[in-house]
Amino acid sequence: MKIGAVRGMRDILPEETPLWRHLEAEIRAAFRLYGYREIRTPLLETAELFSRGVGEATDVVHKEMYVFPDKKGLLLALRPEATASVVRAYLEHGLYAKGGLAKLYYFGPMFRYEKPQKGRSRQFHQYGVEALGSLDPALDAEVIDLASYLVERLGLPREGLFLRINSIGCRRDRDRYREALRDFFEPRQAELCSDCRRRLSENPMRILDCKHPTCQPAIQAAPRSTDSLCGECGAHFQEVLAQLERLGLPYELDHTLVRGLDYYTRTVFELASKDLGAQDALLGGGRYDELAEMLGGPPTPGVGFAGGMERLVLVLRERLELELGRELDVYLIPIGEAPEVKRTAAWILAQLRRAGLAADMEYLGRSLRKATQVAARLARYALYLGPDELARGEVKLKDLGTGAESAQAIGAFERPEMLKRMLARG
RNA sequence: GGGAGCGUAGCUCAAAGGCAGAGCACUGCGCUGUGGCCGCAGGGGUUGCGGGUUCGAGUCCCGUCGCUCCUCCCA
Repeated sequence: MKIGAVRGMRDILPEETPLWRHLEAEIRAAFRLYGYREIRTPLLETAELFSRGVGEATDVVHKEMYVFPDKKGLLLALRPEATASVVRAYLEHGLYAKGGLAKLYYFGPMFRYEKPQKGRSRQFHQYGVEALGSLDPALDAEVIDLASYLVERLGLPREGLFLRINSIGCRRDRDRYREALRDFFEPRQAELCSDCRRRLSENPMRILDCKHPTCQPAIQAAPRSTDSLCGECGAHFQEVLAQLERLGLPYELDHTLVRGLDYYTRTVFELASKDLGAQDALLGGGRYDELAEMLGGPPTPGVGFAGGMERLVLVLRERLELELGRELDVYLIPIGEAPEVKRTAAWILAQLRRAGLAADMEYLGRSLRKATQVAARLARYALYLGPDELARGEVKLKDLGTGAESAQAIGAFERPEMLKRMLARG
């Protein structure tokens, strides 16, 4: 093979697209039930949107983002995530001026320049929701309930799933918390790995994310973000948790959950699966009450989540052996090379399709036996047309389920309703 | 960014320095114009790519590209 796909970019082959379509349909249906409407934003944005929104210092932006200048030298980026884009669109089109809550969902490819591995490629696909315009903790709970309903609806077994949740507070809380972490880890630098010693000055909250065993004792003993919450943020978090309990959604408080995007405030959560490898997060999200301002808009609170399609496919592929069914109604097999036969066959095909029947024809000149085998795999009916049939003005219709054959007048193909009745009878 | 393993037919994999193979899939035939079972036959390959060692390299060495997994980070 001369030219292959770009590293980290995968083809989704016809074998797998039915599963993708199924998942997308279920996800859309769930989003609709919760009152979300679809938004589609460009794959390409100015790089600044993400460096300001997601954060210049985050891995996603400064290490993993595809950035390049366009022909005028403007720095563009392939979106590494969608929340910043959605908020940008919300501000740009003045959706806040329309009043009320904007509940939006999206679907589509995202790009991050990383080492591809299980459950992670450079182009990957996310689905997600964003609820913009309300501070109500009930909305945090609703978004989490939606995530939970979604995985239920998709048939993921509850045992393999766990919901982690935490609150990192508002900006002032986070500033205070960062100081508390610095004060705590500063004298314990010797207990930290080299990465974490660097994080100590750059972004001490990321130390909590570290999986390095040597860091664990210090991390366990570290102050918790929930202890730095102001009164409002503390009350908000308590109400979110109370709502989750009322909804019957089990969760585990994870004080080390801080997430890698700068825009998060207050509630952060993750739904993870034990069936995935190192990349176990199925979906993740939280609140981002300051993002709109960071992008130059009016203060607009928001909460949402994003999930990875590839990871859903990984977890569901075996479990969801879809009854694909045969995708064709009719497979037409012309017999011999006579031009008049082939022309009539082509005409019949066209009529079938216009009558709304999925139909295809044997184009490879395979033996009748082989062609019939292929027909049986693809279609419910086989249609045979050879010189004999043509001379009689007929075709042979074979029900590939029962094996029953009957002769049908070619003229019948001029009337779609006749066709449908013919095939419905079987 | 760091680490480990692997690249041979469309797919899954053999060949432990000496003739590139099997199963599945594909095509034809047994069954002259009709599927599911069975049998027979056939087509398929620059062994990822480039260099090196050797009488001889799929096999050993170096490089490169790619894949997989871990770490990291995240969806």
